Amino acid sequence: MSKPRAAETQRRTRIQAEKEEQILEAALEVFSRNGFRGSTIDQIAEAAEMSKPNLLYYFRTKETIHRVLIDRLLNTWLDPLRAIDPDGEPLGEIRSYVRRKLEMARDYPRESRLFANEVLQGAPRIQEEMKDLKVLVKEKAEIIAGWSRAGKLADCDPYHLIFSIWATTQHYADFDVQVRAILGKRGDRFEDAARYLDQLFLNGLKP
Amino acid sequence: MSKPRAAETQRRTRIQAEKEEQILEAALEVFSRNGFRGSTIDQIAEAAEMSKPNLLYYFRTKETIHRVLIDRLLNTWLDPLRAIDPDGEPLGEIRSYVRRKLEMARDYPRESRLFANEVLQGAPRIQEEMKDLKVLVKEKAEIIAGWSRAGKLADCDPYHLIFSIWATTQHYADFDVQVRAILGKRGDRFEDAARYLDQLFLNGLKP
DNA sequence: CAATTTTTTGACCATTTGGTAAAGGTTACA
DNA sequence: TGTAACCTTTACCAAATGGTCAAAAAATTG
Repeated sequence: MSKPRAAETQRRTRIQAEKEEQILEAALEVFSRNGFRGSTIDQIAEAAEMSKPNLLYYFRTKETIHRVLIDRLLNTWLDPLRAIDPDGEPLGEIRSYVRRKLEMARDYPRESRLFANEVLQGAPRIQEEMKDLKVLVKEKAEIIAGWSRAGKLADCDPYHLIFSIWATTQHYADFDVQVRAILGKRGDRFEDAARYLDQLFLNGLKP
Repeated sequence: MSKPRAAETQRRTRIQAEKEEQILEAALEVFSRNGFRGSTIDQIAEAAEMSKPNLLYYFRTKETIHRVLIDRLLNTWLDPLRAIDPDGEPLGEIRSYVRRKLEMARDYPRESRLFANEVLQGAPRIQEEMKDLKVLVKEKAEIIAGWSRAGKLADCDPYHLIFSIWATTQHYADFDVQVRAILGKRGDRFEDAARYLDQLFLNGLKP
């Protein structure tokens, strides 16, 4: 009688845990390709191999599923940025950041596209999170600016530096169809990209 | 009686020209924000300030409108890339390319997002165009590779170089909501970005 | 293993959506 | 200025979509 989605204080059953995971996995697949409005509950239900009412038994609405995915995503998405260490060696810190972001684009392309879809469409459902992001970016931008002033990094706008790292790395996830179309079956996309970006940012940012 | 969309050999009337433009303008606005599936004819009709049946008098289907927009877009979108001159001065050519792309992101952000939406969603409607793109990129990549071999440019993967230029410039159109959220009302976004990218690519690519 | 709780299903519903038909209103041109 | 071509609107339709409900089928538990 008590529905699982309302089960605040209750323990989740084994089935609940499994099915919810199954749904989120399917929803990530669907949302990341079609965006929120472009995805249907039926599509998600089919991908999750269950009936629509069954799916809606676990998540009351389409929004709920999307919310959970976005929350999960944001939780880990910014880890590499958080990991930038003010006491680290500047060029090394930037290099690791680029590499970590590129690894995330490789390992979690659907999450990247989910986020890209959301922002492309005006970020209507992540207004709050944008504010937190602003604070975090400001903090890191100030660290970078400090490095620049100390002559340990080229004198450059730290915000645009961060944007360029996001753009170049996420590109491989968000535009992967285009990248594939152009590169064909050419060698190791990831390693080539890593090498190129390393060179670009390293030379581009040397003091 | 003869509908304008079938008017192959007939001259377009003044009203046709005006209304079609009005619709395409509205559709660009809507599609670029919501993607194809996420946009409705009603939304476009409202933005174009006309009734849905009236809109459908000029364009038989939603697909038709989208097609026209995509065709128009691709026609000019690649101009900067085409403009790369094999006989030009290498670093200068790259710089102009970056600047032109950045100008396009500033002046035609909706077109950029229209394209981004399409590619994000797997480029289902632009398979053919992807092939042409591949050919064009290959041609230009070879020019760049030649410059590298001649020692006039850093030794780098020309494909990934092109990707990084696309990514960094289009980012300002595609993720403009995010960029705004982070930069706030800070000065001249465009000039700052231009200066930063100029530095990044110039230093990053010096031989 | 019977009672209770949780999970699944089929039938259903209101709204939205892409698109049509036909009739009324407007233009342009002879 | 009449009329044929063009434009616009109202009313409508079938399919898709987000979501509900009650009853049947599994699980869990005392």
